[in-house]
Amino acid sequence: MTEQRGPDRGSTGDPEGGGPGEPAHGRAAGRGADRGRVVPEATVARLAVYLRVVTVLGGQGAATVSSDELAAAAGVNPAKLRKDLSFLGSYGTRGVGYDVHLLVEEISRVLGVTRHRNVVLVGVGNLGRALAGYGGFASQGFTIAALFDADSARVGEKINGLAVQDMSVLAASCRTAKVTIGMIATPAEAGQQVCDQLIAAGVTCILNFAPIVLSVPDGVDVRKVDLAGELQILSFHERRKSAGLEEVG
Amino acid sequence: MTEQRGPDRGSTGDPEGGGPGEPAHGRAAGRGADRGRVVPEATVARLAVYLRVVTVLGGQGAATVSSDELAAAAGVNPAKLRKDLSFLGSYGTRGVGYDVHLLVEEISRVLGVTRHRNVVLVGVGNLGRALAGYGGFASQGFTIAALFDADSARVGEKINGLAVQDMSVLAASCRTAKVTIGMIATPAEAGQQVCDQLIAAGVTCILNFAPIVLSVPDGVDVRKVDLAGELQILSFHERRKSAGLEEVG
DNA sequence: AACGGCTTGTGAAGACTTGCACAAAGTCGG
DNA sequence: CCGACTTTGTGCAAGTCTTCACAAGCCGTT
Ligand SMILES: NC(=O)c1ccc[n+]([C@@H]2O[C@H](COP(=O)([O-])OP(=O)(O)OC[C@H]3O[C@@H](n4cnc5c(N)ncnc54)[C@H](O)[C@@H]3O)[C@@H](O)[C@H]2O)c1
Ligand SMILES: NC(=O)c1ccc[n+]([C@@H]2O[C@H](COP(=O)([O-])OP(=O)(O)OC[C@H]3O[C@@H](n4cnc5c(N)ncnc54)[C@H](O)[C@@H]3O)[C@@H](O)[C@H]2O)c1
Repeated sequence: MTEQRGPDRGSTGDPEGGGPGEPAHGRAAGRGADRGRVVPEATVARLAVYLRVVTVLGGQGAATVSSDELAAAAGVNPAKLRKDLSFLGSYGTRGVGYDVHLLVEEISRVLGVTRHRNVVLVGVGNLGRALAGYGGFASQGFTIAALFDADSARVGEKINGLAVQDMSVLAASCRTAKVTIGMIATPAEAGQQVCDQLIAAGVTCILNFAPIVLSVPDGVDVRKVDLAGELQILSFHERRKSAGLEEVG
Repeated sequence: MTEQRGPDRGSTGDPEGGGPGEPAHGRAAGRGADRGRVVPEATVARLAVYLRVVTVLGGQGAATVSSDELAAAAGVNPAKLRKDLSFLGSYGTRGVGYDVHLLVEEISRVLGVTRHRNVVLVGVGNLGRALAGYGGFASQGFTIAALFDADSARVGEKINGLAVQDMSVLAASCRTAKVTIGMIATPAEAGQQVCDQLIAAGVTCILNFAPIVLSVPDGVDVRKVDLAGELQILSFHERRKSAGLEEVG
């Protein structure tokens, strides 16, 4: 009932069954929308990468890309890429490749980023400031609609043209702006409480930077960004690499 | 040859074979070190979470934890947690649980964080400043040993008591401090070049914040933190949740 | 109109993960 | 010292994901 998605991927046992073994052809109208197709979680995570890569290729003037080219650019196996894209429907042309523009459109559609989404950020400290000032969100279809902090000394301060607001208006603000995604950049101690407040305000997706495991009701998605955890994973691999030196015998 | 590890988990086809199907009992001396045991990638990612959770529990005075308690706190299935911990060896006591202190020690050992590791950070901009000022790394066994930036206006500036250095001394600095982990917080355009410089300086593990796929030689591990990507994944789930409303028929 | 070359889409096999269920093993009260 | 109770460690089955290999399909050329 909690199972955070993060660096690993977890699997909360989605109600949907069916897997790759499904009689995939014969369903899902050949070239139309992906009606009823289940996109695996692992694929969703890669779609974000493909979207960025294919957008760049499009910007460089490419009209089509082959799965080999795209896979190389995204750093994945070509077969995996093709299978991933096949979940969106059949948008490639055999012998030619994928139409770059169409691909951008279709991936965006599946990811649900065809229209901008509003996001709120709670906790405007060290990290929160960096996030608030980051232009990379807007270019990917996300607008930070509001900033919140519990520190009254910070309320009212403008960051990147956006005023920091008091926590008391969080719920009203989220509902007005139809915000469904919240980012938590408060200290760990405040994380769970802020999370609860966000959910009470109607937020159903949370990106958590605090190093804690949030507990949320069903229907709310949480992804966590755990930087120290990332370093520990790297540390593990580092240790393994150098392990050979001492354990030769 | 590239395959970044990030939100998803990828699998670069590690040379190691063997899997869970291995005759796990009968090997790995019952209670001693985990000699020769292969720790699955998915488990490694969770070990970082367990380490944090169990550390907190220890700080609260708990002497032992059961797999159920620990699993609940970490947000995973108890059986999964036990299997994960079994890769470190047999450090639990049946009928009692795990010794908190011992567990911290063993997980730290496997993750290779028993002694502090030095890390360098390249790119002291918006995000880099936040990272440089973050105290959470040190408490997890990582010390930011040096900061680098290409902007001469920033070289010399002190952040959190550490001076920003010029890129020209990166290699020397890394070798002197025996740094094997590097963090990249430069704009996307500079990412690959900086990555190459880090590798040339002897770095073998990279944590990348730039929204690009780095290409690195074998033997170098990359993990990426893609915030816009995380939001897109959340967006996908959000879209799915609200899809029922329009597709009822 | 048929052909050769190239690339997609996907069945099938294999690899990896998860989670159940339970025997093994240890504790605690009597 | 024993028996009841608790909790670990893990065999096993069921998923989920990855990768290979190749038929099917599209294009341009002859
Ligand atoms: N700074 C980094 O680079 C970094 C890296 C990784 C993780 N993190 C994590 O991100 C979080 C924020 O880090 P930071 O360095 O920005 O910390 P910070 O202390 O600089 O900022 C925290 C902000 O949250 C606000 N806050 C505290 N309680 C609140 C509440 N109940 N409601 C709303 N706002 C509240 C504070 O007023 C402050 O402005 C921490 O959990 C930290 O562990 C930070
Ligand atoms: N700010 C955020 O919250 C945020 C969030 C997600 C991702 N990112 C990514 O992190 C990276 C950094 O973001 P930022 O907002 O800090 O950008 P920034 O422009 O504020 O900082 C970039 C820094 O890198 C330095 N730099 C440029 N080229 C360099 C080179 N070749 N060698 C060394 N240093 C160089 C610049 O001088 C600057 O100080 C970007 O790739 C961005 O997409 C940032």
